[in-house]
Amino acid sequence: MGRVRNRWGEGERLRGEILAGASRLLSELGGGDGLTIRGVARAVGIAPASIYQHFVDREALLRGLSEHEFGRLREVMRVAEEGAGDAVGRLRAQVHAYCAFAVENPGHYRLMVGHGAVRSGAGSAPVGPLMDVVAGLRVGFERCAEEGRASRVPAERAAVMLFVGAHGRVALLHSNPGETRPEAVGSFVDELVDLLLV
Amino acid sequence: MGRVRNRWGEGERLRGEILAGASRLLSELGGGDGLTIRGVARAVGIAPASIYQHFVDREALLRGLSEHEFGRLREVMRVAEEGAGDAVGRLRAQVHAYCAFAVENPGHYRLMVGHGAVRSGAGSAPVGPLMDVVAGLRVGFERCAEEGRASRVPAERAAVMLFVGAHGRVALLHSNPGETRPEAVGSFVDELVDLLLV
DNA sequence: CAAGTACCCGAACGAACGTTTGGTAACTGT
DNA sequence: ACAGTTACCAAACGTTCGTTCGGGTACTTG
Repeated sequence: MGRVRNRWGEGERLRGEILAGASRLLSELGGGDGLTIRGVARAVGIAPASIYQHFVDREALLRGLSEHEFGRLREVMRVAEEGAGDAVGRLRAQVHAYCAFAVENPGHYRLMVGHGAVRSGAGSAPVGPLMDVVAGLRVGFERCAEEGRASRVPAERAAVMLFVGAHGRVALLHSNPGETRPEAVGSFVDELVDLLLV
Repeated sequence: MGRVRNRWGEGERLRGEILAGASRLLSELGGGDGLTIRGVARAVGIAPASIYQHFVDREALLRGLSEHEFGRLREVMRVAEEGAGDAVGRLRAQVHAYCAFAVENPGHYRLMVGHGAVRSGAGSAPVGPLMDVVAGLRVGFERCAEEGRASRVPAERAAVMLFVGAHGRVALLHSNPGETRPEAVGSFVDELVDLLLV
């Protein structure tokens, strides 16, 4: 092993390398199911046992990885939205960024949606990272309404429909690679936005 | 084992029992990933080796099971459609039957959509069992148009949108059980139909 | 320089898996 | 009765997995 050992306060650095290695593996594998402790250890170049210094078990690694990637997704969507012009453009930018992330990172996406992305919150209302995405879309629809382009259904429902549509389209592409060109996802969500806005 | 051996011409009977056992297992497991040769053998009450008389390997078993279940889905959708009245009712009945099947059979559904349900056909047009479902929905929209309730987008696109929406909603319910009540799927697709029809 | 400690690993355990091999028992046609 | 065929299985092989245990190595501190 050409690996250099971390210094005293830098034990946390291996944690980052483990997450990065797992992330790399996730790009090659289809999803979290194929992600093994031993595989991650091989990818990072460490012993399987070393992973247990930073994650108590496989589930904890998957949870940590999911949270890590949700951070990336939020950032990508935020940047995309800021770069757009009017309200409709910002809404489109949000959902396009979401789809692009999902299309380019099938393994990450599958892990994220399948791993506690939506929990049952207070009053049985769903909460979680994915619901934050829906909330962002709802704000987008509300801004559109203020600029004169109302949605055919209440903003909340429009946001859910757009999100569910995007998720469904992406999921179909992932489970049937080669079914269509990835760009078809973008035009699908564009159609959906057109349908939702009056 | 109290298992009685099949008679001469009845070797094919075990094939059916294997598929039935695998189907039962699929209801308990989340999807095809957890379906093992040994597990199926245990469920049916036979030796693992006996499965290889009817399926050359694990992949073949999964393929056979997927085809078997697509037959069931088609039948359920056909019956539901026949029992409905006007064109809109028949369209709704189709998609409701689809969702009900998916909600009640999470394991089967995941296996079906993830296992060659859409293949690249001639001219890069997607074909496969799932596309048959879309075709059925398109006919439904066309019938609605003939009865005076046209869709806001061409029937082909409306069918795709409805299908993708239903798939997305079901997939979300499956990856996050307890997120909402299963009945929410039905009302979601109803909303979607209302949005699509003028 | 000695003690302490943060960091990491080699080796092993037990369990599960897909698949192959070499059968045995039951039944049928002659 | 006997050969041939069908239907099924016990046992094993080799692999991979998650996880644990008992250290060892190199750095910091006193």
